[in-house]
Amino acid sequence: MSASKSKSVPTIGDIADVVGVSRSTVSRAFGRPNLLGADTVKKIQKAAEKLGYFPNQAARALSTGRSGNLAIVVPDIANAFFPPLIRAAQLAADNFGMSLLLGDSNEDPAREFTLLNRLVVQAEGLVLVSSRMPNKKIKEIAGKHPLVLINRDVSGISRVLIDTSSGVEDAVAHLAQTKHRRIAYVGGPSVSWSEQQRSRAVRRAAAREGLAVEYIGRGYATFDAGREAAGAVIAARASAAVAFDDVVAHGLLAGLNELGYRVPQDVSVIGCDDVLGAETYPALTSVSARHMEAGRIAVEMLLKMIEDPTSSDVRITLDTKLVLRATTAPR
Amino acid sequence: MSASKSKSVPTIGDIADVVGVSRSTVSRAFGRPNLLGADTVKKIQKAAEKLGYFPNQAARALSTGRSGNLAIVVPDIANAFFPPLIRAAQLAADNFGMSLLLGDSNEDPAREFTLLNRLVVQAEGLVLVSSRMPNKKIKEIAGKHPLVLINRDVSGISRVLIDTSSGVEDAVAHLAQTKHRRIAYVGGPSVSWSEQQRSRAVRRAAAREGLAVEYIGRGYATFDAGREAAGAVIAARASAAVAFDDVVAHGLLAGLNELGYRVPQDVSVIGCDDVLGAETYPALTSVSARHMEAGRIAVEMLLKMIEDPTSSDVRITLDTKLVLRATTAPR
DNA sequence: CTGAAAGCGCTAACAT
DNA sequence: ATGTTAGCGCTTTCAG
Repeated sequence: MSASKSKSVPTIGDIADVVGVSRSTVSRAFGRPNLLGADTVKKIQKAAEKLGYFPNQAARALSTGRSGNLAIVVPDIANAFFPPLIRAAQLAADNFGMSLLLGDSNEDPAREFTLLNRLVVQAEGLVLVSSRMPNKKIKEIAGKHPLVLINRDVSGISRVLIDTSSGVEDAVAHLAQTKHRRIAYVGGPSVSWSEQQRSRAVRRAAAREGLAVEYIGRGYATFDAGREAAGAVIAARASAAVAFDDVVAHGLLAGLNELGYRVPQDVSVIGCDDVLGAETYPALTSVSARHMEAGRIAVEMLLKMIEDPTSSDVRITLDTKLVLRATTAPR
Repeated sequence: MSASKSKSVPTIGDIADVVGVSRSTVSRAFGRPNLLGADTVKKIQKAAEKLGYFPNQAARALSTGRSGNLAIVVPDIANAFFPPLIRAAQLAADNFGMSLLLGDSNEDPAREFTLLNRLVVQAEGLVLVSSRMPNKKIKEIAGKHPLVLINRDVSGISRVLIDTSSGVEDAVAHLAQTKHRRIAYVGGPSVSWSEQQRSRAVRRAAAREGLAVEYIGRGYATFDAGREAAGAVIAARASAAVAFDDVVAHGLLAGLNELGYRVPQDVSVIGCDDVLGAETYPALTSVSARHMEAGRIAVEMLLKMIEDPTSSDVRITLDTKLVLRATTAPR
């Protein structure tokens, strides 16, 4: 902590000496001021201010067993999906006077496990986002510490799930309503939970609406995957495409443009996750992902669990909706 | 003095009892195993494993004065500039067995100050990125705790600066070499350090290369600002534009397209910070910002400062270079 | 309303 | 190579 400058950091004892009270009184002045005489509290606060006192968290944590920290672990901070979520989590934690430890597992399950073990010793609870670990490991940790999952559905463990099905179905329905008859779905990595969720939703809604749908799987979710898929979309004679996520959709926009097709006049494009904001041209119609809410809710659930450990195994799903922008138009 | 119940978390005392050694021996088995007999260490490790022992960080921190944490505070996690930097910082910290506390100041100087004060009590040092606080406040904190600044130049305080000047000058020179004669600079918020750095670099390089340059300031750095600037770029009869950052450049791309101008055939566009990757169409030529290095270096500097507090006031600048992609072409 | 006393779990001289 | 002895700074009964 300090040691960078000169003397010793003031402690509760120093304040006690200055004010002429006991250390317990000083302690109470911060923790339970209402148990003290108003003037005593005032004097102590003044002295603390003057001495530049800051409570030593480690001491407090040791004594109370509460570190005042939460930890959040994500596969890749730089993936646009996570920062808003992390941000919301940080803000929520902050609202409760908690600090947030951040871990980046680098998409590596083993690293994720190590990281969690390192973080858990100084956190009161964990938020684990899009975990890459096997269920068994997750359960192992959840058995010992308060843990909330985001976008991972393990029964018996508290989790908040962003359900893109609803939004994707809306998207398909919207396409149907605007006279599209043949659409394409440009998928992502087939192993991914989201991909399964989304392709199923497309299938379901298309069947319901009587739309023909062509599945164009690139197997990976990148800008280039989207761009390369453009030809297949055209070949399928689809007048609209739903993409696995915004990045793929963005690539698709580029690919279509490249081939001389205009969006949305020639083909409509819908993304998913809504991570690009309106920062695409034309502004991308997308399925909102509610990451921010997920982050906030996870933290609040976690806090609840910490207070009352019986309240685990809650399953919250956040539905999503279509956000209409400029890449969709009636056929 | 032991009496370990099965209910509580195991401590070194429990291990000591089981193995039949003293608590210090157990402590050493983890901290300085080389001071111990190999077999003793082995036995202790086995017992620890069996009991499910994990060192209590708070106790260790209290005793050693080292929390094992670093803190990083940014204005807005969701701003694409920061995540790669945070990520690199996290990875670097992790390499040294340190954890990272993350704070988001929400672009608010007061909040930033509060946050820092909350975090500093459980961190051995701070990395402060693009601080919005006045120098005085920064110095106040830096006087008490190891602190490294990123993209903020306060003399007397260790800092790592991403110097976009060099890259921007390269950009202008490149434009000159490819026969452009009139260029536009679409600026960002005039109060920003980066904006001043970049507009000056443009001015300097343009003068040197004999280019005419039109300054188009929107005062804010958003996609829409770039988009709205397109008309002015055309009006200025510039054949190329350098934008304050990638987001503005991206908007400019959209605006130009909207007005019927093709990039790069009709006008070349160069961004700055290179946060969009190649995920723009056409792929954006930009000035690399080396965020990742900045994050990593800041953490390493900080760690050095913590070990040896005399080593403060280092000033490292990272130069940048032009990354040519598809939005630039000879006039 | 305030003080005294007893740790929280670990590390670190100082002995052996 | 290991044991002894003190705390680190704070909270928290328990008394008064």
